[in-house]
Amino acid sequence: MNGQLDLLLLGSLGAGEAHGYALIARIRERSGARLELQEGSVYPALHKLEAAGCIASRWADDAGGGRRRVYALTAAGQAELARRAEEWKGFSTAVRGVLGEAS
Amino acid sequence: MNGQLDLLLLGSLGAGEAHGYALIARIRERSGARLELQEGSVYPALHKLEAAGCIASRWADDAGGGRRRVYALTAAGQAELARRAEEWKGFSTAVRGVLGEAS
DNA sequence: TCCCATGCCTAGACTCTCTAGGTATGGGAA
DNA sequence: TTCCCATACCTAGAGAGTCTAGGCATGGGA
Repeated sequence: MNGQLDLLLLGSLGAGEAHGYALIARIRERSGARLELQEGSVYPALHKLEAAGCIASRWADDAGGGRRRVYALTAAGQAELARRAEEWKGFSTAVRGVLGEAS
Repeated sequence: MNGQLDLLLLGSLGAGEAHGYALIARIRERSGARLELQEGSVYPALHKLEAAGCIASRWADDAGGGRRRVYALTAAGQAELARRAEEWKGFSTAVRGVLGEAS
């Protein structure tokens, strides 16, 4: 996902806590079905973000007897989200500049 | 450069032919100094784009006795540029959507 | 009974970019 | 005069990041 996977996950969690599978659906919906993340990309990324202290998880029971791992942004994660969102804004502005405003 | 290196090079060449070293400067300027490409990234990418038929090169003599390899967009390259620019637009729109319009 | 959706996970492969080096010329500084 | 820097090109190897392809488990519908 072009190096913006962390930003997408953090930004998605900014709208409220969620478990991995739900995050994939949330990103699909909010992107207008343009971003279709794979589980094999999302779960390792979530583990990495948790190890970095950006998100925290707790286990929750599913109605059907299954288990879910629900993630939420930490304070550090909120700061990281703001930082990355700013970085993204700068980058996309720069790309528009190189492409000649037309975008 | 987050998977957009080809787009940046093609878009840059859209403004007129140039050699590698000049492309780096052009991208730096047009991005407001936000994008600082490395030679080690640019030259292999140019070779790849040429092998793919997106750009064509010719050797030119420098005033100082040096040699320059000047690249120009081919017709296929122009089409590829349009395709990738569209793709980029869709992607950045999608990211904005996930981040919640605020961007 | 079997398959599919939900839900989590990992190993390995793959792609892309960067680091760090190499070559060569000419001009300005020490 | 010597050395360094800017220009200009190049490559091998490492590293980061993501995807492919698999595995495991549950419950409901065909």
